[in-house]
Amino acid sequence: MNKSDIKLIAVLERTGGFASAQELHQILRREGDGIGLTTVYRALQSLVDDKIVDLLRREDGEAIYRLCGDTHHHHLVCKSCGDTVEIEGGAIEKWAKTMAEEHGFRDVGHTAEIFGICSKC
Amino acid sequence: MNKSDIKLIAVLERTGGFASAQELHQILRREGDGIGLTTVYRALQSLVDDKIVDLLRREDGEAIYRLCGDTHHHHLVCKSCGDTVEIEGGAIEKWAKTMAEEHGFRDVGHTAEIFGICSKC
DNA sequence: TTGGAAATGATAATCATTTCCATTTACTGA
DNA sequence: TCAGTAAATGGAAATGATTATCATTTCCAA
Repeated sequence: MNKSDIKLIAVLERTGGFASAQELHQILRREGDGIGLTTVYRALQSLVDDKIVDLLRREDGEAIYRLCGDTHHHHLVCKSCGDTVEIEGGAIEKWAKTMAEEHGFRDVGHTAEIFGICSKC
Repeated sequence: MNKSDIKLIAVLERTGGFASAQELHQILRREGDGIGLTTVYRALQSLVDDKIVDLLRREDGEAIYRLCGDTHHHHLVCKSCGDTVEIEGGAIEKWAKTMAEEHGFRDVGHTAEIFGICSKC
């Protein structure tokens, strides 16, 4: 955890929602921070590794980042406005575990996302 | 629906309906078809528009395509050797549907992958 | 202070995807 | 059948996000 990591966490907290690496870089630049794009990518990568931020994908495949609490959860994402709801996935945890055992896999993790159109859109 | 569209459907059927545009292009080329990359992208785009194929995303953001109407399934992927097992996800379907309804989302889809180390590795 | 490791950022490279445009192919009506 | 037109095609260049490279700077312990 170094200075850049902290700057990015601060911006993510301030903006609340999602942002891409490019956007985060622009925001910092606009605020007078001379941080380089490379450093932004590196910091985000390390924050993802440390499970401090979540990495999702926009519909066009661009990576977007978001601070997340430490409880394991999944996302319900609106395809139209990008609005996101964190949801519990107890059923998924069990399913993943069962399936993995059934096929002799160990050391398992999983990803699961639901996407649709939210009530506002 | 033109010739290219049909070629791509054929390849997707043959490969089990899960490949990126680049892979599909390579497969066709390898088989002696001189189809251009541009045409592959165009055909896939039109198949997606016509809801004949689904567009998903790999973890790195690359677009992957699969035939709709295939029985919907998920993947259990070995992180070490890349081996993949197709699995049923009845529990997931229900979970996704329930969660979406609960939050007023409509027109929902979902992705779910399990990854771990297989018994051989 | 100083030597080395970690961090930084500009630049160039990479890779999927799109755009452009000239050429070919398919299709129409006479 | 045939000219004329629209659609399809594919190579090359453009685009845009992300990653690799590498020289320089900052940190920090001895």
